[in-house]
Amino acid sequence: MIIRPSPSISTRKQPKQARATELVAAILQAAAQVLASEGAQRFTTTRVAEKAGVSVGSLYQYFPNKAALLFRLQSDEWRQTTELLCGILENVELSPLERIRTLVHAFIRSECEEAAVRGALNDAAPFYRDAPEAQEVRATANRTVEAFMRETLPDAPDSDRTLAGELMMRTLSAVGADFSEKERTAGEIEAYSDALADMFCAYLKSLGHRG
Amino acid sequence: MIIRPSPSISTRKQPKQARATELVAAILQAAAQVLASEGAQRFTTTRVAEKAGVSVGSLYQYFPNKAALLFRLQSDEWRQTTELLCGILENVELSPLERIRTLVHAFIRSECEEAAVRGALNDAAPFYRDAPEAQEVRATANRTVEAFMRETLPDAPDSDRTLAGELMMRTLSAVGADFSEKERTAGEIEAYSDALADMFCAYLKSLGHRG
DNA sequence: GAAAAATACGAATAATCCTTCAGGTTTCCA
DNA sequence: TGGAAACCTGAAGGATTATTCGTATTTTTC
Repeated sequence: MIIRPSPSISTRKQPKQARATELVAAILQAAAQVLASEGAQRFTTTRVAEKAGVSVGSLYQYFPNKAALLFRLQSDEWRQTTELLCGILENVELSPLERIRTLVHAFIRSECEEAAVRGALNDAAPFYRDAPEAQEVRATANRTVEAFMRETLPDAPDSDRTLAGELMMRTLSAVGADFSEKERTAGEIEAYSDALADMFCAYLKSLGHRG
Repeated sequence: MIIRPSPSISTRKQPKQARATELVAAILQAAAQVLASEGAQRFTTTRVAEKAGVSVGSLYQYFPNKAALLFRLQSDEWRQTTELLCGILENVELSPLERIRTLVHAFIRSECEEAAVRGALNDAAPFYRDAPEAQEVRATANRTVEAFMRETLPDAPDSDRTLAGELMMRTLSAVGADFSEKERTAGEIEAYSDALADMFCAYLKSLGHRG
């Protein structure tokens, strides 16, 4: 039951035939389904394989262990979310404060839409946490946020900007995860996103943004 | 391994002899230690009993299952934190904004001090989550926050106030948990708390507080 | 001080679960 | 077409764990 720290969590073997690629895709899809419907507690390699219509052995041919499978799911989620957020932050057609508001709404909505998977993935965090492969995605996001903050607060000291950016990102992520734990109506989501965006905007203005 | 939803999570039997009371105390202390040193993953009734110097059977005499033990730990933490925060919010010698700042600092510091237990408790959340007994403590905190918000924003509509209060509490709790996941220096804690307090203060001012 | 009540003990039970591996099947390529 | 490489299978091994319950010990009561 205990998952020993694997040498690396990355995929053991790359699929070289079409059928293997499909198999990996089937496994990932099944894994997300199992996670969403059964929860982290009952997320089992056997169950995933069964749902994917393959044998456990096949699963272990492409994922060295359960942690790797979970990490892959989380990693994909991160990549997706990061792309979404970076796209919004870099949209020069909107003012910085408008971008922040758009970003908050988009993030919270997406978080609530996939609440089941993300919540379970969160519960399963102890399994794959500390995977060194996680840094890369975060780094990309951080660069984009830094750039945005430089544009938004050109006169503030570097350290303030970095801290503020980090604080807002952490707040967004943590509050999003917490908020989406319960089922939410569209109205609740809107109201909450607006309030959070209001908070961020007020903060940015207080830090020197003239908007 | 699966924990079926127990009829109630509350303590099965109240200790009626002095030795039993001590035993329960020893178990709770050992449980916190095991949680902090071994993590949620290796938090086991057997291990707790061993560390407490009692037998598993004795543990099960006072806690119907593992979830109850975890819930008790979480519950105690909540009560403690709630008292801390309510005390600060009700301190009329400080201005509302000063109270907010004090509160953020106190909370983040306390969160970082007990990061090991709280982090593990968080990891173990799937076990005891949705315990109906959790509502009570939250209710108390909510009332205090509402009162504070009425004092701070006397002119704002009720719905705005409630939403803002909820947002800030959720932010504090979620960001605190996330921030304390890594080891932090005193300087980092100070800087982060200040930034978070700045954000809350800017938000409150934007909502109509004249300070 | 003896019976009763309360406690304490801990080996045994009954599940799960992760992972491996020996052997069969499919695909590729020369 | 035939052999090699890639792929798939799924039963079984090896571990761990939550919880129970028959028995032993301590405390209380009368």
